[in-house]
This record gives sequence, C-alpha cells and structure tokens, in this order.
Amino acid sequence: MHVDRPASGASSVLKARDEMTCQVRDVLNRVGDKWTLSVVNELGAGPRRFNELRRAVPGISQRMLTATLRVLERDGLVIRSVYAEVPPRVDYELTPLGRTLLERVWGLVDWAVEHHDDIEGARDRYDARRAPDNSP
Amino acid sequence: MHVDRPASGASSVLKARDEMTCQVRDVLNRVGDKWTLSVVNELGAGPRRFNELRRAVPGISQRMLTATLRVLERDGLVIRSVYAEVPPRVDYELTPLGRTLLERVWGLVDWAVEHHDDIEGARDRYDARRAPDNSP
DNA sequence: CGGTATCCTCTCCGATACTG
DNA sequence: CAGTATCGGAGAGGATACCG
Repeated sequence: MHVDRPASGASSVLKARDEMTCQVRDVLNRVGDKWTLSVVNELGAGPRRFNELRRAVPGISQRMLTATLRVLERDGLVIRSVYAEVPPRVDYELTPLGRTLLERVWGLVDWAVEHHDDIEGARDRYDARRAPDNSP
Repeated sequence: MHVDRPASGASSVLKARDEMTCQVRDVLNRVGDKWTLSVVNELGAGPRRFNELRRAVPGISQRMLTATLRVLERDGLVIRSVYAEVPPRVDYELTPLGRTLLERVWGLVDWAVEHHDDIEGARDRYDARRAPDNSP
C-alpha cells in the first residue's frame, strides 16, 4: 500500500494525512527513542540473548533494555523465547513484522549516512553565523 | 549510496553499522521527537508562516514551534526567509535536503499505516495474556 | 542468567510574561 | 506578527539493591 501524495492542496488528502499523523508519530516515537533502533538493528543480525544485547548496545542500562524489549514484544516486533535449561536461557528475535520495519528504518539509515556531512556542514555554517567570532 | 546489508556475520560490515548508529540515532531522534514530523509534514505542502504553522499543528506551543524550527534550520532542512514588510513576515520552507528526508520519512509513514492494525492486534493479545481477566 | 522494584536526578516541555 | 526569557511540573532514564 502506498498513500497518495498531495500534488495539489486537495483537502481530503491532507485531512487523511492529518488523521494518520498520530499513528505515524506513535511509530516514530517508538523507533526514535533512545534505544529501540540500536536494539532492533542488533537483532537484525540474528537472535540474541539478554546479556548479549546488553553488551552489544553500549551504555544501555538493564532497566532500559528490559523496557525496550517489552515494548517491542508487546507491539509484535520481537519474539521472546524462554528455554528451560540450566542456566536459564532467553532468546529475542525479530518477527517478520519486525523485519519489515527494519527495512524501512534502513531507508532512513541510508539517508543519514548519505547526508550526514551536509548536516554537519549546515550546522557549522549556522553556528558560525550566530557566534560571529571571539576575536578582538 | 546504499550500504551493504550483512548477509553473513561479516564483522567489518557489522562494525561499520555500529559506527553509524550514532549518526542514525541522531537523525531518528530529530525526526522522532514530539513535533518535528508534524512540522515537516506540514511544510511538505509548501511554505508556511510562523502562526500558520502554529494553527496547522494543533497542540504545539509557541516555544516548541520556535525550537523545532530552529533545529531544522540549523540542520539545513528548513529555510527561514524574513521579509521587511509591515507587519513583519517570516516564511519557512523545506530545503531540497529537507525534501529528501521527507521521502524517507514517508517510507516509515507508509509502514505505519500499512501495519497499524497488526500492532494494535499484537498489543491487545499481549495485554490480554498479562491481565488474564477481571471476571468473578 | 535474566530479570523486578525503588529511588532519585536531569531534561523536556508547557504556561506565562515580556519585546521588537 | 514573530519571537525571547523564565519558571515549574512530569516523565524518562540511570544507579542500586534484591529475586527465581
């Protein structure tokens, strides 16, 4: 499915996009929060155990890894498998739905990589303009 | 430019993706914050004045609209044009760079619309499992 | 190993008031 | 009209301690 883009200001189309804004922001907030992307990205390479993820995502606290995984699981993007072994073993992996999300995220990843220098440059120019100098 | 995807666990490729994670999260945090998407989406339909945007994005405070626009301007995604008229007039519009971002974001928008029901369903099932009932 | 519970801090952001 | 300055509440998230 691909939603119509507003070539003109057709109000019905704009309204439709307004209505989905909340759904979209919902998704973007999920994906845009501090840890989700890193976790999903790591899981993109295959199933991982809890502490494996913890090590793979530097800086994440146990609390936040747990929380992030719970949300992803609740949304049907990640599956949690418990194996009754000793020591206990828990695997997390992306569901098919999670994988389709990952593809879209990679679209953004590519953009970020592609235009990172442009953004840095724009920032430098902006900052240079606002703080003209510190010279005599 | 399109970055290689890890078909196997080739560590150099994975490392490359780790290194870009901060850039990417940078972008996603920008796009995923509370207001950026709505503002960019509105600007996608054409140039807008400050208070025009304010009305078009329900719930945004003056403070946050200003802040959001400043960041977008600093990153080179939005251009701010001041016209010396009475009353003073300021226009905001997407730069070409901003428009390329919008395209990628729409990739995510489509995904959100396409799979919104799946996610809702997953949530309901998850919640039903965790709160088995409230019946006698 | 794989979590939960608690506390406590720090940042985001809304409300409000003022300016050019 | 288009902002800036300041304050205060709420929530995200880190540190720590404890459990199965």
